[in-house]
Amino acid sequence: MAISKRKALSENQIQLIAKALADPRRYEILRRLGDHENALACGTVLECLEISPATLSHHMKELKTAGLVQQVRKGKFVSYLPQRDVLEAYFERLRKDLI
Amino acid sequence: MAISKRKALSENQIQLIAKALADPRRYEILRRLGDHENALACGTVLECLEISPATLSHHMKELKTAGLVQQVRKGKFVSYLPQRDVLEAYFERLRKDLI
DNA sequence: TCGATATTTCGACAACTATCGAATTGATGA
DNA sequence: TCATCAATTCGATAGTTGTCGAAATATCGA
Repeated sequence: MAISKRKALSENQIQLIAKALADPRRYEILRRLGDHENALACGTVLECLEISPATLSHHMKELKTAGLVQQVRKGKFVSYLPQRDVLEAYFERLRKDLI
Repeated sequence: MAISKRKALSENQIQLIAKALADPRRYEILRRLGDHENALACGTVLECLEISPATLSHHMKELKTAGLVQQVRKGKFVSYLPQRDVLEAYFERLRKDLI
């Protein structure tokens, strides 16, 4: 089949994604992740945004819970990988619901 | 030209839309508006959702501020018209930023 | 103009959330 | 094992927001 098959998002995940996108800081983080094909290191994000490590950790947790990023650990360091297919599924759902 | 021309959304409006979509009640309202080609009456929405008139008014104001609906007054009654082009512009922007 | 109905605004309150410093956990290299 | 650095969790706080009842505003028909 030509059409990509994505797993449908639950009502709950739709809400989690919407909330995740609604915070400017998280949006900015996602935007930066989107720029990079590879995973982006936690420390790198921290350099760009002027927030404390605790706050970043909080936001990344929200993004993980929403399924928008995946976490990769390499020794001491943590990186994040954007989950583009989840975003695509979200867009698709929004279009179906609202347009 | 075949391609629709949409006015670009400001940073601020992007945030307003994201916030507007993040509330389950507002999402539900938008979903119902999306179902109807014509404008949907305030009272009709009120019958569907179990919220007070004051709360509905609050949410509709948020949706208006975000540019997602337009308000039409017919005498005593108020109806709302979904602004599908704004939603489209929003999707387009998200895709450009995040994918 | 007046009374009735629809919607909005106001004021208050509870729930939620972004933020940070401090304490904690995880992982490495010496 | 221990010192060190990265990241997370905890606890507290300030700001935001969803909610409603009551008061105010808007519009119509009599």
